[in-house]
Amino acid sequence: MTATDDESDSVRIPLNRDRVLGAAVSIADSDGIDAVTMRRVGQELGVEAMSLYNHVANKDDLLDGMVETIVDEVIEMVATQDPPETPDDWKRAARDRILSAREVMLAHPWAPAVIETRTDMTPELVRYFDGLLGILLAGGMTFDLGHHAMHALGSRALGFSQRLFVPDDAHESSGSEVREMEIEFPNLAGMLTAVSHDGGEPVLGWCDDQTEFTFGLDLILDGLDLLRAAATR
Amino acid sequence: MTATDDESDSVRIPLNRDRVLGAAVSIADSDGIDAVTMRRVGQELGVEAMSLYNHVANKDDLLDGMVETIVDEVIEMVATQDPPETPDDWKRAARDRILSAREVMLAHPWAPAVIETRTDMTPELVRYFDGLLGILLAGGMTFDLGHHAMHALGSRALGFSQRLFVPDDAHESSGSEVREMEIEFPNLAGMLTAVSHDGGEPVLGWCDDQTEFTFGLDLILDGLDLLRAAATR
DNA sequence: ACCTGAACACCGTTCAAGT
DNA sequence: ACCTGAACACCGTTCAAGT
Repeated sequence: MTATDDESDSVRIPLNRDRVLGAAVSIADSDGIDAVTMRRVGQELGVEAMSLYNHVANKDDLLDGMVETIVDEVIEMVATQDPPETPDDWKRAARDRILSAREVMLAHPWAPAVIETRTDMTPELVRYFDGLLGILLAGGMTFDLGHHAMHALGSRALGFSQRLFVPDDAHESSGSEVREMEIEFPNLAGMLTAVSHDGGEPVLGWCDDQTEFTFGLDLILDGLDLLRAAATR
Repeated sequence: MTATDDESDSVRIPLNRDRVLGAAVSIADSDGIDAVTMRRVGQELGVEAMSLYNHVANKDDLLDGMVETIVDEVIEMVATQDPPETPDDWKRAARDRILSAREVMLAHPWAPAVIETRTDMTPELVRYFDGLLGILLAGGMTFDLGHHAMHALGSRALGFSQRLFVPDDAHESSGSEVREMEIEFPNLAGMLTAVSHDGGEPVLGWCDDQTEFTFGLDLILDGLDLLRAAATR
């Protein structure tokens, strides 16, 4: 073995799976998931697209790996958090975990959609859910209630929920459009004018995502806590 | 105008937007959303792919139209249902509406994923949400609570929720794998053995989707009802 | 063992040409 | 006004060939 064979001395860093996944994640972060093509990932690494196939099986495997990377980030972030100290502390612990996951998802806006398309659970995903379920069980939930709880949380467990009211930024609502909306959609029109007093403009898309996320999360956690208390009492 | 110019007498049905959307929906229903390509839709209609551009602006517009079609189906189904008779009846009415939407989504399994990718609200989607919000308001919710409620329901309002525990049908869990899982994922392993007594096998994917959906839905509706009652009391 | 170049079978979409 | 054929710029992926 010569000095030039030593990896640490070599100038060109050898390609490996992690570097491929890292490049893909960074492209998705900056340019969106559609920009993640095999050719583009290769280009980012100074290599032809075909070389990637030595480190990932195919595009699907690349996407699996990207999810893996993001969930690892969540797991690492969550590892430092306090476990529930008493059974009654379960809600706080679950809430902290889920809000941390949400922070990671906000940093990788493409991740939720990709996670949803994955047909297989990655081991990292299973590990995260196992930890969250552990908190529910520590709160005194039965296996059965814990199971229902995981389903009820759904994707909220990972810090995201699909928002159907998407902001329509380009849409400036003129006076006549508002009038028109009042006739066709009276309830939404009323809601928009009633709730938009606090600094926002009367358009769809004015909602505070963080507020709405925690409202929905607490609604579910509070409901689960009632069921838990009823069963353990 | 001659007899052959008359549309009703003509043997070849003229192409139009609705026929294009109908063909696309039927392809997606039978072969999945990935099978919906411009060439395939054209083929189904006995026409070249390029002809479709006379009736839809592009692929994105085609997908918008497909969503339009499915949401119309929901709206039609929901039109026959009883509105809430008393304020206290709001929960029943909302529940019925959402479970009807769910039936439509189950008939078009590709629809939820496509709906989530749409950036703009279609008018049909707005109409559906306006109707649902109307039920909440009829129950005596404030605009503010109604607004939170719509967000808390999220995609459940349209009858679907993203299931993160996807069934892994191909995965037969051998004895050694179960043993391995018990070490790495003790909580999930415990849950699976505890809850799977009722006829199912101890694998991910044994869950009754309908049961879990209604559990989560009722959890949210019950929580909202408490908030509503507290505010109107 | 890893990387490359050329090629293949697909996409969505354009454009000039037909009727 | 509507449809077509050929073409273009992209995809993911294969395969034989290089080192």
